[in-house]
Amino acid sequence: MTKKMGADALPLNTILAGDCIEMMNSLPEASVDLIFADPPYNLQLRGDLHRPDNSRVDAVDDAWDQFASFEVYDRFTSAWLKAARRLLKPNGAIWVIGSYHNIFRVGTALQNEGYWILNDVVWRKANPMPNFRGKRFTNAHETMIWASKEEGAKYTFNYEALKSLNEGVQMRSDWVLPICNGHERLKDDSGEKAHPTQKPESLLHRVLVGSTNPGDVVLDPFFGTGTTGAVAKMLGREFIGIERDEGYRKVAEKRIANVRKFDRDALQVSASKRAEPRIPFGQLVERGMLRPGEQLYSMNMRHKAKVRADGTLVGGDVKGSIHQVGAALEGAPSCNGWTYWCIRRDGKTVPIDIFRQQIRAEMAERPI
Amino acid sequence: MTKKMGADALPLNTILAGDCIEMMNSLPEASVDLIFADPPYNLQLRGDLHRPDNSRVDAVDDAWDQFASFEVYDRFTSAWLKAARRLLKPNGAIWVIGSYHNIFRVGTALQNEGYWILNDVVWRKANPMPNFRGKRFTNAHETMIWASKEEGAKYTFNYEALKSLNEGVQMRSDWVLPICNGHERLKDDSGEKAHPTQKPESLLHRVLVGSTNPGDVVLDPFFGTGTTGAVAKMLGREFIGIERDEGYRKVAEKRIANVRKFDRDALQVSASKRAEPRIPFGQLVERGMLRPGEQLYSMNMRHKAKVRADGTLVGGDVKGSIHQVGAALEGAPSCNGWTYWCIRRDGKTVPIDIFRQQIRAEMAERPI
DNA sequence: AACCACCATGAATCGCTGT
DNA sequence: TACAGCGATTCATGGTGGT
Repeated sequence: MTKKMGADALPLNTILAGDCIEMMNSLPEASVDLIFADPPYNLQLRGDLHRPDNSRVDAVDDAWDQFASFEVYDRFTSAWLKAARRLLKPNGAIWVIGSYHNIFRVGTALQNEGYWILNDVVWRKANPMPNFRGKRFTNAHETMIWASKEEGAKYTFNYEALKSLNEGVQMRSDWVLPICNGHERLKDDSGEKAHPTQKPESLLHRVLVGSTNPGDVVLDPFFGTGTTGAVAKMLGREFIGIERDEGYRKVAEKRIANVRKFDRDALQVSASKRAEPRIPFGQLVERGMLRPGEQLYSMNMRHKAKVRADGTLVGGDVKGSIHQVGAALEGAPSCNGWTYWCIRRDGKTVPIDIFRQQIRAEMAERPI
Repeated sequence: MTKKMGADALPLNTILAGDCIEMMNSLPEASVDLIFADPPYNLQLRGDLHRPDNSRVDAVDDAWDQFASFEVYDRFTSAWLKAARRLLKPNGAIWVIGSYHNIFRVGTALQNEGYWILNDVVWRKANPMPNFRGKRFTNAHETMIWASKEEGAKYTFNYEALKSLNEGVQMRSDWVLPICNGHERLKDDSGEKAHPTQKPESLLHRVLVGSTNPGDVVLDPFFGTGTTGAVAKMLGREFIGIERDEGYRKVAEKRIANVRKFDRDALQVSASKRAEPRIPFGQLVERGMLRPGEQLYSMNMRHKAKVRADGTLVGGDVKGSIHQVGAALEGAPSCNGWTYWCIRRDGKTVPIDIFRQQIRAEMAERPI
């Protein structure tokens, strides 16, 4: 790892050991092009959580995620954001990632410190952890805030590169990417995950391609196991990491040493598989294409069923999905409800599948 | 529109004219089940925005949407959230929708006022307006925050209904729904859109099916053209709207008058098993479905236990309920004995839960 | 080699009711 | 109000080990 330290020179491609606020304040002002920050989320978890198979969820219970109150968290957030802003060049920018536990505090602090929000970007996880108790929505996304140093500042935005990454369509504010697992997930010597919240390289790839140029200096004040540094090196950007945990630093050093610049595989990971879009029948009801209470008729006209507000059917004394009710009424092991159930429109009998085709056609015009 | 006003009675299915904070404070406390709020966005657009072909984009530039500073906006936000919280029943909940311009302030204020965030939900727009200048990401989503009145409060969550709406997979925190246009988009007399930020009915359908029950009272303090009221009426919920703009109120009145409520049985929604009547295991023994001394086998066939006359089990040297013995033998923190224990019938292995289902079916025919 | 069954796991603010 | 007992609850992915 190169270490250039001189009067006003930056410690490029180095991981600095220590508290991020102190370390940032020791660096020269207006010297960094981009900051990517993944601060503690302040999760406030209570007891243990078990999966339905009784295995225990390995939660984030590390000391670095514990704060006494919102007030303490807010002070911490404002302090590191202030130090970060001092480091940014006038046309620099910042990305911060978080979840609903902390991201509203972070966004407020960003605005209060004078940053100018450019977009919030949603990372839609292709494979999130489910909600095991069925008490809330699956927590399937995290939020990133992208902001410039101040209102009116110029900032780097590689519009065409992002468009290319997105199959020729303008990049949107929601990114579907898988979470970090498999071989990319770093393990410690005992085979356990080295860091509880390692971010996928595909995410950083899109951030750095979109908002930096080759040779730019990228700083990450919560470096962890160094995803930002690894991707920066691949893409020919300079990085500075700050991390106070020695274990994480060691893993990151080793990881980054093994990275080759311009690794083409990185481009491959960034695109998540796009499956044939699945249209839930319930969406026809939500979108008003079918009305709750409306009659459906079986293709052979032998059976009827009524649509309910939650997208299930009632036919005779059978309740369930369009497929379940069709199968039950026909005494068949399975049934494709989309082609089995029909509606009457203008005296004609039409399968409900026409609505699904309509939605798919809309989606094809403007892909996911 | 019905108007029932009395001592402590609620003005159900009415649009109240006036300032939302004053009007909320005039209503009785702890009287509302759900609040849905779409507050002004504080967009701070500088000058007009033009498409590449120079046609003007009709941005949100109404006077009510301008705020002098974040401080003023924060005061306003805290004030209406406080008034709203007073109105909520102890087990009530709130939804607030916004974009990056205001949602971070709103989320922070929610937490500061004592609400407890349950999820943030991203409305992923299927057909957003592109970013014409190519200087940022297409702003393709809005954020909703769902919160209960305080930590530990119960709240309504129709898990099974939402799962049905989503083709049998639990509902995630990212919802893909189209924006409101076409016939659903209300026009004023001159053919212009009646409201700049009319929300789609599909969005409210999912919110109300998921977090209210029929007959619940839903309040919308920024009623606009009344999407909340229209969908509440369809779904057999009661609404209260507050709107200070007379033009919006008139459009909303007319709109809601034309809405038909769905059939009562169409509003029945897939129920959770938690709502089913509780059957003591001992009843199976009393009714002779299982005989004292009969052998039960664990689902994985690794353990056996014997039924006793009082409805407890003996397995190895463990005695207790079907759940306790199952948990002890598996070394698990808990166990559902109904699905864990099986009997042999005609060479097949069947969970004892079939007996419970049988009893429940009898009870449905002849309710107690 | 190809395929399949099985298992492990991921930033999680994850009960309710009767005594 | 604290405590104990009942019993409800998961999706996508990737690795491993066997046929």
